[in-house]
Amino acid sequence: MTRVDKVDQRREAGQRTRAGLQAAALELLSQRGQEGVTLREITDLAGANVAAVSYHFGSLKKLCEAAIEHALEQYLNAQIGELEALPSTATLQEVAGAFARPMVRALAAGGPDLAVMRTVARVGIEPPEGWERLHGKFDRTREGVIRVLAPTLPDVDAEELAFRTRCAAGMLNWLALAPVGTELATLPAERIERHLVPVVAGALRGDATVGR
Amino acid sequence: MTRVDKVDQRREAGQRTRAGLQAAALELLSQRGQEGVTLREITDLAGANVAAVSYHFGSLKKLCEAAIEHALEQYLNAQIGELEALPSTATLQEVAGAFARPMVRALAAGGPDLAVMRTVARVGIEPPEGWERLHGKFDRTREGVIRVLAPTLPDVDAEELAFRTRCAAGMLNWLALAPVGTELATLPAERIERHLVPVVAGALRGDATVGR
DNA sequence: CAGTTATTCAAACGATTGCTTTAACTGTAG
DNA sequence: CTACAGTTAAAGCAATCGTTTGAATAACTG
Repeated sequence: MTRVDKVDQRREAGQRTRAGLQAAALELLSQRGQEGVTLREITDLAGANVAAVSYHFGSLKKLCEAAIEHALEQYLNAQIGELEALPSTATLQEVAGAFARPMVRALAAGGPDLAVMRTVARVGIEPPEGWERLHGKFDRTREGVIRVLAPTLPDVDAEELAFRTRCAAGMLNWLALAPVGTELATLPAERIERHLVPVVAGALRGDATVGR
Repeated sequence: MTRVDKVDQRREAGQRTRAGLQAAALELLSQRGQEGVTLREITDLAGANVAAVSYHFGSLKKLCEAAIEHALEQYLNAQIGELEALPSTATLQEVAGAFARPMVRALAAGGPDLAVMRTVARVGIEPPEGWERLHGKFDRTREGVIRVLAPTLPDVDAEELAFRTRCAAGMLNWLALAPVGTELATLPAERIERHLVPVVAGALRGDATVGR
């Protein structure tokens, strides 16, 4: 052990409380939303002192912003990763699978992963004022989805496809927040996916049957 | 004007502030949810005195409960009305249309009607504790939906159908809360319905295509 | 007229609860 | 000894919240 190691240990301890605060904030944000969390709840859950928030983040608001921003990054990266892994010949069900998979995984995993998805979903129902930047990030990912999706649904025009994509995304977000998702979460990931993919794909394809 | 008329006028005025308080509460509940509303916000919006809440409802909590309960009744009645108006030979798209119509109408109408739907949707993402009774009402309506739906989708088993119904309901609720719904709301009701029905029907039918 | 009833109102109450800051305390390094 | 990175308990201090009170109004009742 050199002397530098001990300094590093202290620095790492600092980063650990910092990360703990952020994780605790995320968990509570996912349950109660931005307006429903209090400083003391977060510090209690993180096992840290109230002053640690000022020290590491400056204020409660900045801590929440950091936590939300980080969650959104995680989600978007997962989503983009799934899309880029698709072959260019992907079928509708494969695209729907890639689209739903981050949520499916989070539901099955629970814990911090699910907290990420719940928080992202909450951002999605926040009125746009003050959230323009984050909502913009959603938009850009949706464009990527539509690009991959369009070839599998040549009969659906672009505007319609955009709308259906938002509906499908809304459906997934709903699962993150509503009790039905909690029930789903008791199943293993593959079974969740087997249930979900046909529904997502069906919503994207639409139903054009006339008569029975 | 008899003497009784004047008494009635006073009584009616009382009922008017009562109704105004409930409407104001509903509007704010639809925006911020149960934990986000304050007594003074409600009374300011209603143009009433703070004490009027105690006088007419007993407490803020009871006022909120009354507003939420009333909203839920309105929603369920609309939903049930649509279902009962369906012919027994209804197609999938007709059932999907009936399922979606209360939300479509509310989106197009805006104002108090939309506040009703938003509030109901918020109840739907509330954790079940303390809301068992209201969540139970949802369940009973869903059973009615499934009964009507089942004949149009003979290939989908009951459990799967229940799941898809919840997904479809979640999608509609998402539209009530998210910005995408606000965009939709600029269109007239028929156009909203034309966009929405194929998506709802598609989600219910599911997609079973293999390959492209 | 005196008394009752239904409603509204301004004001104050009492209390919680919140975020942030401060100043003191660790242990390590130069 | 000084500087630093991190942590802490305590206090500051203000905002806000739900509820109650007691008076005021105005119409009816006996």
